[in-house]
Amino acid sequence: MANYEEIFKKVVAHAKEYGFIFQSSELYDGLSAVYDYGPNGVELKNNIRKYWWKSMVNMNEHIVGLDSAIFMHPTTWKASGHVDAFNDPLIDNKDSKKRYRADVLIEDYVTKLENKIEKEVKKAAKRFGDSFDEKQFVSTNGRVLGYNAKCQSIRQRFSEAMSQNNLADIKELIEELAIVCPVSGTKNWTDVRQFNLMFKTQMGSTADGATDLYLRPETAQGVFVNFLNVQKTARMKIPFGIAQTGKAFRNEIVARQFIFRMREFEQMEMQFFVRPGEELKWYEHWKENRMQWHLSLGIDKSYFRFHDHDNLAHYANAACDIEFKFPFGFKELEGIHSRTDFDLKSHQEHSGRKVQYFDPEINESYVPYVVETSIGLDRMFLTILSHSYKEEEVNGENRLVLSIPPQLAPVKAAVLPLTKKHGLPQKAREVMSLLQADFNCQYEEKDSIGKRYRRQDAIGTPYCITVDHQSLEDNTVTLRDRDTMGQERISVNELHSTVSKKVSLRNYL
RNA sequence: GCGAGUGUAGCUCAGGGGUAGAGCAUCACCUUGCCAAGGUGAGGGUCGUGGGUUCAAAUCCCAUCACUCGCUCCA
Repeated sequence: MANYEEIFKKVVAHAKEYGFIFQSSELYDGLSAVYDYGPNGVELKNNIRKYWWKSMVNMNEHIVGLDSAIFMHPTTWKASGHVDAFNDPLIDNKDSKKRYRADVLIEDYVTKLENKIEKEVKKAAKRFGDSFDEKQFVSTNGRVLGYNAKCQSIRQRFSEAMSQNNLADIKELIEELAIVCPVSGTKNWTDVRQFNLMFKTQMGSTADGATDLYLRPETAQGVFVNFLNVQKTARMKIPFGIAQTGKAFRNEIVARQFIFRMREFEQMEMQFFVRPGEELKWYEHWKENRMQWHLSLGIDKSYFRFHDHDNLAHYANAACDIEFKFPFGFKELEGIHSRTDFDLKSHQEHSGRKVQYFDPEINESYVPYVVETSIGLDRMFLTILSHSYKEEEVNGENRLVLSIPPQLAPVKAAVLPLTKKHGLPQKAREVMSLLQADFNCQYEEKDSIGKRYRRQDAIGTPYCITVDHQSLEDNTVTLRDRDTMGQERISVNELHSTVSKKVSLRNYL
């Protein structure tokens, strides 16, 4: 196959052409980095979610589910660190096209000044030897005094500007200090802009009575604030987990690569609560467990790898990604984080209520530690879609097939009368009615049989069931396999159980 | 967000100041009947959007939106 970029483009085009994914609001020229799922897309997406949920919740008696609201009390996001940690003032250099955090540029500048002070002090210390008194020197030396005062005034001005949200003054400061871009060496700066990754909205219809709310940037916090509710009502004992799927929203500066990075996306997260000190054991357990889940979908393990985080986020003491080899390279698909007791403890502090678990085994109350698994449903969708897209040559013709794992395929079986005549459609409808309550089926009688097979291949339908003249005589049909294109003739009576063997989720759990 | 490129029918594209074309796809009918593209006919576009220049703009200019690539950010 050609280069990966070409293939990715084809996958994107294919997704639209066959009703998997449309750009949001396309009628109005589209909305950046927001996408809609079409008829086949929603089936596939639902199937992936269901597969995750069943294997995570239903097959695991120590994990229960939750569906918390997108809106949460604003303090939630103070407690989680989202409000403070993601409010960086950014500035671009127009020549190098590099982007910097304005606070970092200024801090670097101040640090340089401080280095100068240190140098002066060291030099003086060498010169005066034992008689050198640093305090005395610093308070009397004009140069050092000047540097010191400057550092202080810069810092003060910066923090004042930040607290007043005065971005123009921060730019002015950068210009006054004549800070240059480390790459281009120029002072050709854009304005300073604030990027907050959370979407803001208001609750309450009158302007003065409205409360500012955020759309949740992750589903996890809904689990944390419900920890005690769930633990008590479901009578869970540590270690146990709470799983949740749902939409999350991030105001990405640049969101691209199709559905890989969207502003509105869906997460499938599980928070596992453990005894303090046991978190790393469980972290390893879930690393392994999640990788196995991915491999259970039949994708070769060379497409996956772990990526351990070196720079840990503010809440974690161990973290890694499971990366998948997308057409545009290895990229994060799922994260496994040991979040310590950061979240529960923080909610305990901000709410003023105890968020603790009494462990009867050790007769102790404690704030549990958390190991989180967090996967993007849309990314999983893209994993399946891009990996299953295949161009094959059959009898000198191109065949486009989506080899989607059968249990995830949007359409499980297509029922096709060989011709539109001689009562074949009637018989086909009969066959259809035997299956459609349990499997998503399609009925098609238009176009030649070969063309219909190819159409089903293109949306990844595992089975095509063809009703021909013999069907009327002996109640048999042919069952065509998507991957081998081989056919076998089977009795209509066996159809349901045969199809079920291959496409039912239960056979893969 | 910055820079470059792109935007004409569902898709792939041609046209290049005088008021829109092809192939494929779609729909109807006929024909064939187990691995796509046989026949006949039909529908579908104010050429991304808004403004300007002009007697006249899809075509030239400006703005804007979206997409692609590079940079940047990413819990």
